Amino acid sequence: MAHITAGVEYGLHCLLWLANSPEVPLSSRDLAEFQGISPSFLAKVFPKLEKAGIVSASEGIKGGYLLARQPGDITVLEVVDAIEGRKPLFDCQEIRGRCAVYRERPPSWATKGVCAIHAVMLRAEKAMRDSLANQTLADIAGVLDRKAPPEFSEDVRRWLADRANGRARGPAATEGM
Amino acid sequence: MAHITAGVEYGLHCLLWLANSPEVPLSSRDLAEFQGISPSFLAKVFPKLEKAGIVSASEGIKGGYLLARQPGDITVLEVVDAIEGRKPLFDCQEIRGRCAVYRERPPSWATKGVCAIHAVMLRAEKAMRDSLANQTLADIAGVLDRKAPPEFSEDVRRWLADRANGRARGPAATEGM
DNA sequence: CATAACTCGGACTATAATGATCCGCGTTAT
DNA sequence: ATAACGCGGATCATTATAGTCCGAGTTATG
Repeated sequence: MAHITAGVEYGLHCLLWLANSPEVPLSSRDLAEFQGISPSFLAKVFPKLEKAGIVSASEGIKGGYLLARQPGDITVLEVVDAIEGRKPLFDCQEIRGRCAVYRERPPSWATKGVCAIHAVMLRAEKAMRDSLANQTLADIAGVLDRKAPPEFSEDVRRWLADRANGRARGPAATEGM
Repeated sequence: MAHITAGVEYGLHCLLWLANSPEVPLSSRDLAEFQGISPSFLAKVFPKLEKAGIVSASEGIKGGYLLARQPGDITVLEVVDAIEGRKPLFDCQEIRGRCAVYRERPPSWATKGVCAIHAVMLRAEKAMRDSLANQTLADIAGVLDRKAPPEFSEDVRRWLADRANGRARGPAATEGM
C-alpha cells in the first residue's frame, strides 16, 4: 500500500474541479460521479478538507463545496495532511534501548536524543514534505490548462449544470447519459 | 502504518552491528535476541539483504551474516529498497481518464504523459529517495560511535561471543543471563 | 410547508499489508 | 551423527485502507 493514499488522490482531483468552479458550489456526489469514483468514500474525504479550512461547505439543497482560499494559496502538503492526518514516514520503535548488554536498563547516553536511524528518516520525510509544500493547486491546474483544448472547460460546466438540473427535475433526465 | 516499516528498522539496526563485527559472522538469531526483537521475523528480512548484495551469508553451524561491502558503500536507500521492494509513495489510479464528459473514451490529450498530480508525488518521492541515498551506514555508525563510551564496543563483542560459545556447549550456559 | 437534495457523523464490512510464527529442507563445523 | 545455521513456504493475528450504509440536521423550491 502506498503512503499517500487514494483519499488524497480523490481529494486533489476534486479540488482541481472546484478551482474551475469558483462561483457555484459542487456537491461531493456530483464530483464523484463526474470522475467515476465512489460517492460514499468521497463523502468521507470532504469533511476533513473542510475542517482544515481548505474548502467551505454550504448545506441544504443546492449546497456543496467551494474552495475556501485561492488555488495558489493551497499547497499539496496541506491537502495530504488534512486527509491523512500527518502520519509519519517512519515509526521508530526505539530498538536501541532494548540491547541485551544493558540488561533491561539502558544507560542515558544510549537513549538520549533522537535515534540515529530515526534522524535519517526524519530528514527524508522533511525533504518529501518540503517538496509537497512547494506545489500549490494553481501549479497543478496550470499544467492541465495547457493540455486541455479551449472548449473542454465549457463541456465540463455544461455537464455539471445538466446533472444538477436533471436531478432537480427528476431522475429520468439523467438516463440518457 | 508507516511507509518505511519495522522490517527496515530491524535491518538497519542489524547492519550497524554487522559493521562492528567485520570478521566473525553473526547469526540472525543472535542479532535478534541481542536487540530484543523477533528472531523469526528477522529471519525473513536477511535473505532480502543477501539477494540485494548488502550482506553475504555463510551456511551451516557457526554460519551467519557479514557485510558484503564497506559500510560507507551501503546507502540507506539501498537497504530500504532491498527490504520493501521499491514500493511507490503514491499509486496513481488514472482518475483523469474516467471523467464523465469523455463518455468512456478519454481523448488522447487527457491521458498523454504523466498525470499532473502523479508528477507532484513523483517529485516528492524523488526528494525523499535522494535524501536516503545520501546517507550510508558509515554515517549512521559515526553518530553512534560519538555517543557510546569506549568500553561499550568491547561489552558487545563479549556478549556475542559468550552467546555463541554458550549455545555451542549446551543451552544451560545461557540461563544465567 | 412538505419534500428533495445537500452536509455531517458514526457504525459497519471487506480486503490487503504488516508483523510474526512454525515447519521442513539443505548445508556445515565439531 | 548431531546441532546450529540459512532458506523458503504456509499460516495467523492485527491493523489500515477502501468502501458502504444509515440517521440527523440544514436549506432551496414548488
